Order: sequence, then structure tokens, then C-alpha cells
Amino acid sequence: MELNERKLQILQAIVADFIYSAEPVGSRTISRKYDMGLSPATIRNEMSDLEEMGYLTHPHTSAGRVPSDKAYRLYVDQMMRSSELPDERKMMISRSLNETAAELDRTIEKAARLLSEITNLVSFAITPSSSESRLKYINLLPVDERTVVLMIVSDDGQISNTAVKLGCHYTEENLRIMSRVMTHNFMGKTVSDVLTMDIIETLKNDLSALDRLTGAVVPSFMQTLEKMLDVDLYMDGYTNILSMPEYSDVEKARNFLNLLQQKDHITSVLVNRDNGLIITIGDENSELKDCSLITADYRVNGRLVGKLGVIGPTRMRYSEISSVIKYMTDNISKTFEITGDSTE
Amino acid sequence: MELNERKLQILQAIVADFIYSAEPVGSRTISRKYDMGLSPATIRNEMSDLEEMGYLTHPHTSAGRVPSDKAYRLYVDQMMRSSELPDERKMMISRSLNETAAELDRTIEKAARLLSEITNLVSFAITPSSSESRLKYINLLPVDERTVVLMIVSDDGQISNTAVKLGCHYTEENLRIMSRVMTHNFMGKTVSDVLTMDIIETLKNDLSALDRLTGAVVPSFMQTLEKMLDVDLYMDGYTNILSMPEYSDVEKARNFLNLLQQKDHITSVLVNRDNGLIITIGDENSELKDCSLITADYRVNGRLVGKLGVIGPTRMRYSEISSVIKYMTDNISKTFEITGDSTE
DNA sequence: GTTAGCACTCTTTGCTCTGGAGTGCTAACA
DNA sequence: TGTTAGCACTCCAGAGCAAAGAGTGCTAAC
Repeated sequence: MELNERKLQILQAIVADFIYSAEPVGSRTISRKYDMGLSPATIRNEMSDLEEMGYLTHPHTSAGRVPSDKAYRLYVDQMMRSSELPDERKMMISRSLNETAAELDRTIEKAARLLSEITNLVSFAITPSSSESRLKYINLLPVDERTVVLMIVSDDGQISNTAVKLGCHYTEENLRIMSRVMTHNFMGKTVSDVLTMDIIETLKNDLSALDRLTGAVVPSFMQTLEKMLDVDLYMDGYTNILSMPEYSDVEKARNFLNLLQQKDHITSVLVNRDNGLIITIGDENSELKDCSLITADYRVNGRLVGKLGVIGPTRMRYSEISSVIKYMTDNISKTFEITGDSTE
Repeated sequence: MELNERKLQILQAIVADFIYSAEPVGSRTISRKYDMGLSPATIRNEMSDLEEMGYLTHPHTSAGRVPSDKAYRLYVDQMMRSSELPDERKMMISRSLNETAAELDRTIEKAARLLSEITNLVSFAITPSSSESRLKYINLLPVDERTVVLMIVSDDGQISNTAVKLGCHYTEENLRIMSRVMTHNFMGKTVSDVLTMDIIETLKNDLSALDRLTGAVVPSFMQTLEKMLDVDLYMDGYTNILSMPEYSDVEKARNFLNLLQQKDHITSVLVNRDNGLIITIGDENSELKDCSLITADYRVNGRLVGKLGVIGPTRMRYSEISSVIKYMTDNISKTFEITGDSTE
């Protein structure tokens, strides 16, 4: 059977209607609301065909039709026209995001919040992993008798620090030497490179006199580097799902929320998605079968890539939401593209 | 009317039963389950008295009785016997908390998670404000041409850093001078003290040659100090509320969740609570009238005070939950009481 | 190829009825 | 005088049922 122009039109109308109403769409509704000069009976025939082709389903005999995942896929790929955001919304977004533009983490957090407020969906954002960041300084600073602070500054302006509790005493001179040696050895190398090196071995020659200090600091050093490999996950808008007809059943809502709580899982899903504006629908998500995800990436220093997106029922305003996400990620990329450029 | 021994016994039975069942308790239930040699009729009479005295309420004529806030208060103050945690639970808690004992933030986060898992309630924890911490070092470190890192180390081992984007260039020598001058001027002073000083004025003499750098750094310095005054709030176990009969209505659940999302509000409620193990019930909470809160404080460096607690319906296992919270806060206090003591 | 008409299906809503749980009162009992 | 058995009464929850409404699928006519 062929998917002719008229079938497409009808399918589009059904999808559009269902996205807003969340109710199965009947032939009469389409005939009335979307004036295409066809009687309900004709539309019924077409709907029947569309169902046979797998684009529509039927909750029960006397209910209207509901779009299938396949229908949404078609809608997203061929029928959806990208919607331009109204200027006031653009301005609102830019303003909100630029308020905190100095720090990536806070901007990302803000973006997630804003996104869930605008879309009424659950939003999430991940920060880029710093695996490709290059180390710039390593600094050990005294705190008290037995505690020092290990500070790592990387070339993209990220700073990580950890308190290190030593089992021994130290002198400030020793800290200075060790800072210098470590900086000298690791400067310019990426985080992942350093982690594959035999760090103790590398430092051995220069620091033979400082065995105990080295032994105490290196594990913390490695831990901190490992932490830099991790990505942070922000999520927002959990409560929105309680307003969706799809989750009016508390049991379902709880299951979904519990799934979303598994941050490690969500993170890995996000990290493994392709870059660009990506829309995955229903079954296309290995888990989360009843959901759609829209994500887009943003760039930091033209290199590191984080992601921003939403998750919600397959019944989703794909076009509008894509535009919002795209606008936000572009905005963030612009702000953080080149370090030090966006002086206030 | 007098609240005699028998009335107390009956009330205790009703409270205990309702805490577990969440169903209004009838006279027959009490007579059967809590063998006190009284017929349902007698118990009915006593219940009627208790209702008149304000300890019980009556959803409708033919329903059982439900304890009032006043009853819970009495229960907590006089009838509840403090429950000792089983050893395995104690061990589990200690082990979990000590895994990450190096850093306060992560321990607190872990504690909140653990608490919500154990109690099936919404848990929260706030970190202490650093207002009384004394500054130890102030350090400016170069990142790139126009960016430096401002790092503040305080005597309790906390480290705060901020990236500062300068409008001008700098030399490393200038950074060193400025670090030294700032450290010299502010070392040993508390965060709140420094914030009340006229910082520019204080630095003017020593840094007259570095006007532009000072102008760029001081605002960031103040911002960072202000951030140190803030307390962090962790919450966990949101989804638990969807399992409570009190919130089986999605509408109610949503309202409650929305309330909990207002982190500023929750934070201020927590900060303003007294120290020690505090239980507030229903009406005693200005907002959150249908809820009870249990909180306890923990100490860091014998001085700074953070809090850990739960929020849930007034129907709550007060005794057991208090014990868990108490045990956790004691554990945290012990770990962080004296800096540098808990060497691994 | 399109459409009007109609029988049929299924859900939703409102209504009534019934059983069960529980109270409150009264009168009898110890 | 306190306790208890008995009973009428209340209210809710659930079952069953009818009617209304929305929608389909089929057929026959246009």
C-alpha cells in the first residue's frame, strides 16, 4: 500500500492532535478540525489503511486512533517543520543563561532548570568529561599539620582540588618541590594520558628524597584525575511527570521516577548518544520504551562536548522542544567556545 | 477529664496501630490486638473521651479513630520508648558513612541517601555554613592570559576556588604579591568578619601599584566568601512519597513535591531549627502542616553545625527514625569532630 | 472513489443496592 | 459505679446495571 499525500496529511493531523490532547483521535475530529474536504467515513478508511501499515494503533474497538512510534518517526523526519522561537523567548533564554556565564557548572544547571520549565518535561544536562583537558599546574598547599590541599588546574580553566590527609608531617619546602616536579612532569599532558602512565615511576627520580610524601599524595592525585574523567549529571523537572496524563497512575509515575533516579544509567545513555540534535522515539531507546529523548550537544573550548536534553512521553512537541534545546546549546557553545573570550 | 493510665494505654495502642496501618483504628481492633482485658464497648467509651480531649479525630461517623497532632506530641514526649538499633544496622550505617569519610560533602550526601533508604521518607541534610571559618591562605594562580584562579583555604580544611576573568593582563609576579598581601591582611579572620570590612580600603596601601588587578579580583573574592556563607542542601528519597497512602492522590503528591523543590525555603526552615534531636509535628510546622520533621545536628571541628533529618506524614515511626538519625549524626560528628584526627 | 447510514462495540458515568465496619446509646449486669 | 452486650444507625466501598457517548466497520448508494 502506498503512503500517498492524503494519507500523510491525515497522519500529520492525527499526530498533531494527539500531541496536544493526549486522547485517541477520531475520524470526526479530524474531519471537523482539519478542514481537508473529506467526510469522516473517508478518513476512517484511510485511518484503517494507516493502521494496517503500522502507523496507528487502536486501544480498543470504539476508541480513536493513537500514533505509533513509527508514526512519530515519520513525523519527525518528514512532516515536522522546524519552529522558530519567538524573540521574547530567545531573549529570556539568553538573559537567564548569561547571568551566570562565568562558570560552566552553574550555567548548565541553570539551563536544565530553564529547559524543564519551558517544556514541562524532565530535563537533564551533562558536563563534558575532562579526559582531554591538559594539565597546567599542580599545586600542593598547606592546610594544617597533617593536611594539604592538592590542586590541579587544567588548560580549559577547570580547577579540581582535594584535601589530602597525610600520615606524616611535611615542610612547606617539600610541598614546593613536589608541586614543581609534578607540574614539570605532567604539564601539557591530558588527564587520560597521565592516568595511563606509571606515576610513581615517573616521579621516582626527581623525588627520591620525598618517598613518604609522594606515597601519600599520588593516590589522591589519581583519584582527583579520575574524578575529572567523570561527567556531572543535572536533572530537573521531575515533578512535571505528575502532571502528564501518561503518568496519572501513581504506580507508573513511581516506576518512571525510580528509573530516572538511576543516575549512572542515565549518564551512560547520554554519553553514548551521537552528537548533534538527536531525537529517539519509544522503541528506539533500548530501555525507556515509552519515552522519547531529545538531546543536543554543546561545545566548550571547541573540543569538549556536553549534552542537554529532555525526556518525556513519545507524545511530545518535538518541533518546538527541539528548537528550544538547539537554541540553548548554541547559546552555551557560543559563551564557552573560546576560553577567556567572553569577558563581562 | 483526666488522662488516666488506661486512656494512655489505649491512646498508645491507637497511635502504634495507625502508624503501621495508616487506616483509622476501630475499638474492636484495639480490643483484639492489644490484649488489655477490655471489651470493644469500654474502649469505645474511652475513645469517645479521648476525642473530646482532642487526642483523636473521626474522619466520619462510622470510621475508626485517627490520632491528632496533639496525640503524636504526647506519644513522642511521654509514651515512646527510644528504640535501640540492631547491631547489623549500626554496622551498615558506619561502614557506608566511613567509606567516603575524607570529604564532608560526600559523606553528607551519602548520609541523606542512606537515611531515605532506611526510613522510606524524604531525607535532607545541610552542610554547615563557613561563616566562622578562619581564612588561612589566599592564592591567585595563573590559568591563561586573562584568567586567574582565586583560591581560599580556611582553617577547617575547606577550599573554595573561583575562576576570575580579568579585563586586563597580569604578570605572575603581580599575582604573587597580591596573594601575599591578601593572605597577610585576612589570615585568621572569619569569613563573616572579612565581609564586613572595607576590603578595597584595607588593601589600598599595600597594593596601590596594582589598582586594576585589585579591582578585578576583589569582587570575585567577595562573591566567593559569600558563597562560603551559604549552606548546601541535599535531599533524597523524593520517590518514596509516591508509596505513601497519604499521597496516593497524584494531585497531593505533586503539591508536596513542588513544596519540597523550593530549596531556599527548606534550607531556611532547617537552618532556623534548634540544635539537638528535634521533632516537630503537624501544626507545629508553620507550613507543611500535614508533615512531621525530625532533625538532629552534627558537628564539624567541634564548632560548625550541620543538620540531617527527614520529612514525612505525621504518621511516622518516630522512635525508630529518631534513633537512626541520632546514630548517623553522632557518627558524622565523631568522624569530623577534630580536623585531621581521623587518619585512615 | 466518496459518502451517508446504520449496527455494533466499548468506555464512561451515574445510580442503586448491599455488605461491612464502626459508632453511640441503652439497658442489664457485677 | 464501672463494664459490657445488644442493637439501631451511619457511612463508605464495591458490585452491578443502564444509559449516553464516541467511535468503528461495513454496506449500499451516489
